[in-house]
Formats: sequence, structure tokens, C-alpha cells
Amino acid sequence: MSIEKARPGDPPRNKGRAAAVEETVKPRVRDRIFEAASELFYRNGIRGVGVDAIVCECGTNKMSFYRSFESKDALIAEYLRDQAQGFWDWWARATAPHEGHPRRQIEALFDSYLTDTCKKQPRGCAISNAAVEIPEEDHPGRQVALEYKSELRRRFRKLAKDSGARDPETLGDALLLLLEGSYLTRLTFERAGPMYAAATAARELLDAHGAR
Amino acid sequence: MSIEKARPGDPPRNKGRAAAVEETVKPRVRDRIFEAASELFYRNGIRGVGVDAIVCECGTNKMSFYRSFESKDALIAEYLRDQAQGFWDWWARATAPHEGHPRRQIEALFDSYLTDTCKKQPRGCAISNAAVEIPEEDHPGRQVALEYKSELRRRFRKLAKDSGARDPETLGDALLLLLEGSYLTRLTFERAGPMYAAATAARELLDAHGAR
DNA sequence: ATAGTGTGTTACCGGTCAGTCACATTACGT
DNA sequence: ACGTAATGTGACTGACCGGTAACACACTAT
Repeated sequence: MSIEKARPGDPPRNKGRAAAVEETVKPRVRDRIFEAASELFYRNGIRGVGVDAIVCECGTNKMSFYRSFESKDALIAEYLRDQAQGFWDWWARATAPHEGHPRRQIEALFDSYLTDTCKKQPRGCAISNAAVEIPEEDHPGRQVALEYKSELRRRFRKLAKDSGARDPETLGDALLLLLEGSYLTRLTFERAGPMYAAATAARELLDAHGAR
Repeated sequence: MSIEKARPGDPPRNKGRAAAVEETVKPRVRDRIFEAASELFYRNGIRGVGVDAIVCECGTNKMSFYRSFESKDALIAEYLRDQAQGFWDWWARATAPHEGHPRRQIEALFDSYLTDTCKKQPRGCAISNAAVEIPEEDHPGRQVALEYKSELRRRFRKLAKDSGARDPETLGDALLLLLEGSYLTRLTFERAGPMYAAATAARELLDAHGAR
């Protein structure tokens, strides 16, 4: 419904791209597919994007798709792994300037989320969305989501502990809830949404737990 | 993948049900369809459930379906309205015993969520899930989700204000984030998940804002 | 020049999707 | 007993789904 389905017609919008002066002038088909799939998966949801739409978007064909990926489900799993990696990279960038100051790292995460991530990610957290879209227990993408979430919990609890919080498990979990809630509300509140309360609430919780 | 698809074969599991002694011994087809659809939608996701699966589950057929509902999308919208109503009913039940004590009402909501709702709702919030599954802006179910979320925000902010919080908008939004996050984490953390930090965090935030 | 590798083309498979048709059957109120 | 309303049956449409087959082309390194 109203989601523009790509038809073999014509938007091979990455085909004859202006050859960059770089030496690697040839983005392999596999990379083009992966990039197009990532964008479509995020925008329209995993289940809402078919293989045809993906190959159509990057101007290739289904055979090339199945020469590069074992199956659509395998691509989904890889997409989620890539999203997770991107998140950890962001995490590292946000916390790096405050090495050794766990409380400031936590604050930086929430601040950075609001100023950067939140604006670029209108559809919330790709991995959480996948967890919603994939109810099948044995889907290859589900394991990725599970590992990502428990690692996220582990990190928040670690930071809470390092900050000297009185109850680091509860504080870490609460911070996780705030972040997850923030991602989720991006889906229904366009701008000026409740996610802007996250950073403030995080600081209040840090104070309540005596984090320093 | 591994989600059991209903086939016309045989689980009309509600057809010749034991006639209750009640007077309304005849659940109309429409109601049977709606009930089956609600359960399937929640369990397997909206997009993961076809019309065939629904009518098969309650032992009827597609014609009866389209005699009762204009379309699948219309049924989805009605399903979401019903879910929202159920949520508001729960809200009323949880807050009623503490009429006139907004802070206690907020605490009761979080306590009730953890003791009741959370256990019965292994797939989180049906409406949030729908917001993830439906990217189409003009889908009839989307408007329902939007209204529900903004009403939820309004209520939390109202309670926060009535409790005398110093910054009721921020507090209300933060409480909303905690609840949303709790629902979402149900999808990836089976038990002993981070949602159990929600009630504690809510109390800490209430304290931080001087709510009484 | 040639061989290999990567890529594109077209057609196809079986299955599922939402939705509709004409028609047969049941249930119920009177 | 009869009429009517509710429900069931099976076949069907056109579109899309994930996935595959056989074959043609283009580039590049030797």
C-alpha cells in the first residue's frame, strides 16, 4: 500500500555512476545489492521488501543476487550483523572522548543519540524492528538480534558498575530501557517526541544511584 | 520459516465447542474470525498472517471473512483499536484504586505491568509492533497507532503534572520511554529481562522530580 | 588470442497473497 | 412448513513471493 515497488522498468540509479577517482572504481555487485537492501530493509521493513525490489533498486538481477547470497534470510542476517557493527562503532566514537569517566560516557551516549542518531534514523532501531518482524525462533537473523541485545545490556550494566552506582544492574537496565524506548518512539512521534527526555532522565537516574 | 501455517486440513478448533449454558450460545462468525485474527496477529505478526490462516484457524472460509470485513487492512485497524481499548481498560483498572493520588497511580501502573501484563504479553506491545510492521503512511492501522501513542503520552504527562513534578513534560515522557522500552525488551529477553528495572527507575524519576 | 570470471537476460517453478465469483447448504424465526 | 438470513464450498484471478535453469555477454589477466 503506497510503498513504491521497484519494477524492472527504470531506476538503476547506481549503474553508470560517476567514476570516482579512487582506485576501487568498481563496486562489486554484491556490495551494491547489500547497500540497496540495507536501505530498503530499514525504510520499508524486512518483510516488506522482496528480492525483486532489491535487485531492481540497484540495477541488477536475481541471478546475481543468488550468486552473492545464499538466500534472502542469509542476507537479512548479514544486514543485521552490519547494523550491529555500525552501532558498536557509534558507541565507540561516542564514548572514546571520555575514557576512564564512565558516567560521562553514559551521558555522551545519550547526548550523541539525540543530536546524531535520532535524526538519521527515522525508523528507530533496525535490530529491534527485526525482532518484531521475525517471530520465527530459528530464523538466522534472530540469533543476531538476541546477541546484540544482551551485549547492549552487558555494556550498560558494565558502565553503571564502573560509575560506582549503588545498584548497577538496575541502573544499567533502566538506561537500556530509556534507549530502547527512545528508538521505538521514533516510529510514531516525528519530531519533538518523548525521546528528548531520555538524556535528562538518564542523568537523573545516574544521580539517584550516586554515579560519578 | 517454522511458523505453522494453517491449512484447510483440520484445526477448526472452535467449531463444535461445548455449548456453554449461557444464552448466547452462538458466537457469530465475525467474532470467531476477529478472535482468531487477534491471536495470530499478536503471535506471528500482522504481515506474517494471511487471510487463509485466519479463516482456517477458526474453521470458516474466506467468503465469510470478506462478508464480515471490508478487507484485511480494515481488520488490522479494528484489531489495533481493540488492543488499544484493552490497554485503556487495564490502565483504568490499575489506577482506579489510587484515585486522587497520581504518584501512586503511576507506581501502580508499573507494578501492574510487571506482575500481570508483562507475563501475558510475550511479544510486547501489539500496537508498537504494528507501527514497526506497517511503514505505509496511509495504512488505516497507522492512524490508530499514532492516536494511541499520543494519548499515552498525554496521560503520562497529565499524571506527572498532577503529581506536582517539577518538570512534568520531561517526567511524563521519561515514564513513557520506560514503559515502551519494557514492552520492546520482552521480544528479546525471555525472563529476568531488563524490564524489571522499570518500576524501580520510575520511582527514582518520581523522586527526582519531587512527585508526591 | 584465449580462458576464466563476473555479470546480465529471459523464462520459468511452485507457492502464497488478497480478494471475488456462483452456487449450495444450514440455521432460525415465524 | 416456509422464507430468509447466515454460512459454507470450490474454483478462480492477478499479483507477488523466494529461488532456479540455460544461455549470452563483457572484461581482464595471462
